Amino acid sequence: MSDRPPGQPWVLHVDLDQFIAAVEVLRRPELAGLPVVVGGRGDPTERGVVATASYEARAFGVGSGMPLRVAARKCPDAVFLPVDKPAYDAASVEVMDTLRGLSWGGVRVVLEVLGWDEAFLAAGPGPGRDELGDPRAFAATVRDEVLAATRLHCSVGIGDTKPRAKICTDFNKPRGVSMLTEETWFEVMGERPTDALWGVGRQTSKKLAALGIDTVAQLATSDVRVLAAELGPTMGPWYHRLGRGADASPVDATPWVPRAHGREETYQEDLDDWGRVADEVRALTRRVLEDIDREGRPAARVGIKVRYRPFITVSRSLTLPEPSNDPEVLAAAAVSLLDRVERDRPVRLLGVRLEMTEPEGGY
DNA sequence: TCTGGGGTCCTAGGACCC
DNA sequence: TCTGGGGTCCTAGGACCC
Repeated sequence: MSDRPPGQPWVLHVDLDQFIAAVEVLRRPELAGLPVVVGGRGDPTERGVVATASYEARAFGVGSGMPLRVAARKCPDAVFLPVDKPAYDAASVEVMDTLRGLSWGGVRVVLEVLGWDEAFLAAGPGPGRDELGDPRAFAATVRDEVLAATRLHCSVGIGDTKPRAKICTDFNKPRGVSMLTEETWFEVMGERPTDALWGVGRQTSKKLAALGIDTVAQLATSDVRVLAAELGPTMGPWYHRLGRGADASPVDATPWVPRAHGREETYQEDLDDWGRVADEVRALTRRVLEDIDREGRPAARVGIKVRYRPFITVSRSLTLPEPSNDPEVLAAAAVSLLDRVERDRPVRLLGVRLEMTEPEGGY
């Protein structure tokens, strides 16, 4: 298998700098230069976590995923704001439209959106390395165009594969351009811990360490059969390739088709009334149904998630006898799953998930 | 630290069938 | 009776990402 995407000499990874906080500062210029923390409902005494912190807040040790209460302790003077999804959706569309409109080597770029604030970008089919010139020059153009169109700053990673481009974006944040290729991979990444890789988290790095694999270079030179046996037939070989930064998958502009939608809620106070729990599950189901109705496909499977105090999470799911978008059928199915969980502890979170039928023609 | 909410994909075991 | 061998579907849970 090839190490690089065929026909795409360069892969760029574009990542907006502190995106959510930046969007908030744009519409509230008086917040510029202040520590800003966006998360939950914006009340740091509530249950919730930090979605994004501005660089000023990060200087106090506040980071994504941190409980809001902890963030408030570390940075009591920060401005706390609620998450405003529609605002970020709109800003994201502006950014992605700007990127999609760019040309490189005389042809329109290919854009693969990864989330609100990230995308891979490659030259469209045709031009080779020579026609594309120095990718750093194009990366600077990307940065300038995004700033001009949206007033948002971004960083760009340049690689010859997606993982290489993705990893190096962080090397020069904010407002930076970095490059990482097959030639420089081991020099830059070889001695780093395995969890520096995109796709290797804490659990996997722990499993790898138990196999005597601590660094990226050790992962790259490990025995792929051992990885397959210990980590699975698909994941094992994939981690092995990741150790080299290899990935032949091309940047792909095919629009994303969602497989499922879900809604979940952490309650400010734990629930111990199971009549109330059933009511909440019904309400969540109605909200998810609105989401999948927008997709125009019925639900084929229904799942619930229950998180008990202190933090024990279970899930239950079932396949419907036939796909449905009937609110009564789906609510009854979701509530029926509650019969399969213990009722002996208070509940801090409930979630409902609807998996849709495959679209005609597949994904 | 006392741990959100939205997702995706993989794995493993059991059921069931031929 | 020390005991097939696949294949596929269903389910629960794990891991990861933004």
